Amino acid sequence: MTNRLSPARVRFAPSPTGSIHLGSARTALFNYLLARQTGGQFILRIEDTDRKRLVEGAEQEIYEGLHWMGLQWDEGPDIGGPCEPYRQSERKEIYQEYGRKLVEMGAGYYCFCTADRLAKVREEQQRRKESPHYDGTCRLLDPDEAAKRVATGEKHVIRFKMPREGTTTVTDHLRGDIIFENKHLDDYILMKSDGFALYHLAASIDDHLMGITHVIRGSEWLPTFSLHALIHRAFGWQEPTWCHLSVFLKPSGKGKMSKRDAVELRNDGNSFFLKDLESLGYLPNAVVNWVALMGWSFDDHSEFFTLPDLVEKFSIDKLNPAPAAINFTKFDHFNGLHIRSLSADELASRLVPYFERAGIQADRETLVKIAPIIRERMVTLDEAPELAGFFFKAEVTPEPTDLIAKGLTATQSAEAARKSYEVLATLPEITAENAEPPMRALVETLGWSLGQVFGILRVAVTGQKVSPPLFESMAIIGRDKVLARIQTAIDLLEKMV
RNA sequence: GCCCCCAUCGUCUAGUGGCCCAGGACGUGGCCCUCUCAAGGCCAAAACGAGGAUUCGAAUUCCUCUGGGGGCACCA
Repeated sequence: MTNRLSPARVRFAPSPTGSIHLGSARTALFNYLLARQTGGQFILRIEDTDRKRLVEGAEQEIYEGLHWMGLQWDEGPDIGGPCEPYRQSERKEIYQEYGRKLVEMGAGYYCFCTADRLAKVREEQQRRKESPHYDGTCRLLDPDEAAKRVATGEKHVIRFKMPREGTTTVTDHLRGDIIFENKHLDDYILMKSDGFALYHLAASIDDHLMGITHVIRGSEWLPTFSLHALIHRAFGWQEPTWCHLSVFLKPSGKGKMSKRDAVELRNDGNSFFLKDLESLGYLPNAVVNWVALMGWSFDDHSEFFTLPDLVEKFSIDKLNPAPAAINFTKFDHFNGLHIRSLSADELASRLVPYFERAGIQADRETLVKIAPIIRERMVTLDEAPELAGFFFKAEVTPEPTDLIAKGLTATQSAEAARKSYEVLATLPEITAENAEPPMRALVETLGWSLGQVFGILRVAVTGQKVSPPLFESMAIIGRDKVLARIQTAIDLLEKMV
């Protein structure tokens, strides 16, 4: 396709502090889409400057989640790239250098206040109903004096020297100009006393050094947006295009997703976490499709999109700043849509692990045959074993009472089964085409309804009251097994007479 | 408490001054199809938060209010 947009360099920058959830999955997706459609680069950067919050295995989980969604990055900690390293914990010296520079330029200053004192100040302010902020004690220190204290090894942080007066205007691509009163802004800490940069500094430096053209991130960054812009401006760097995505609200629409909500969701058979979605039976394309349409839309009627569709159609100009309540019912709908869009072959492959997990030996050949007849009967893939397990079992065990058709007696039901057996037994092979017409004729002469007779057979052959189409199912199961199962049913019915 | 953002059917959304007594989708109800269950088709109910202002004309622009959300850490 033709594209007038210049190549975008974007980054997805999660911190490895927990499981990757749908909100960050969407952020990653939008970044990826912009990169791919403009022929730019999608960079994965791990923001692990907070050593205390690291979670073992979280980084690996990020890789797996992104891969599962089908989002491949062009540069990252695992594959390297021209702006290495891509793990912020390995970029400590870079941040320190820029931190020093900030102080030298007079845009930042050393602060020696202890965490204890800060906590007390905050407490005091809150008691007085003031908004918590740094009181500016060290801002007044003589810079040379402060530098000397730092040289002697005194514990310190670096703070940003926020302008005290006037306003700062920043531009968000979806919201336009946002004006902050500088007097409401705080002298944020940029560099911790352990020598690690805080997010604000580290991200700004990295975004600049890595040549990021578009920062697409969550709206939780809106309150500190001015700080980030100001850091860029202090260094004289060009600002990227900023896009702040709305948050996902819990299904009720009341508040954003919390840990508690996440647990509740899981109890309901849903999950907010990417890693759970595969085993719950969701297709990556469905996740991508669903999540893309929360906060973005193409036009007034298109809803079905695959990843390549989205690469072509996505646009940051159509991003919606309003928060969106997550809707799992619609997720199910999209999953069904994507399941039905799969070829028999693809669906069969997708189904293999679910049968395995259910302890059912499902051969590929049969799986390909049943795929077309169970395709429109599933909402999630994990339903397949329950729906189609009978294809793979040596015998089924119907509930005897289910064999008695509604409106018929056990005797009548047994007769229907016997007569059906006779008709089917005359066939050298059962196919949907050759079995259905004579069976319909039989039902006609019997004088009962299709639903009654076919219902008996359905339970007899599949062991279930609900199943894929009867004769297609019989064809796949095979004549001998079908007859054996009907015989078993007849025996069962006769015992109830 | 302070700062920032947001505001169309229950939910996701289209809509950028007249094409809108507001369109699509999920869900809901009904009908059709039908061997069960689905899928599919058709139909229906369902929204511009309130008040001002601008304009010949406002869902669309501006203001106020209300409501919702986010943030206020040596977390990200």
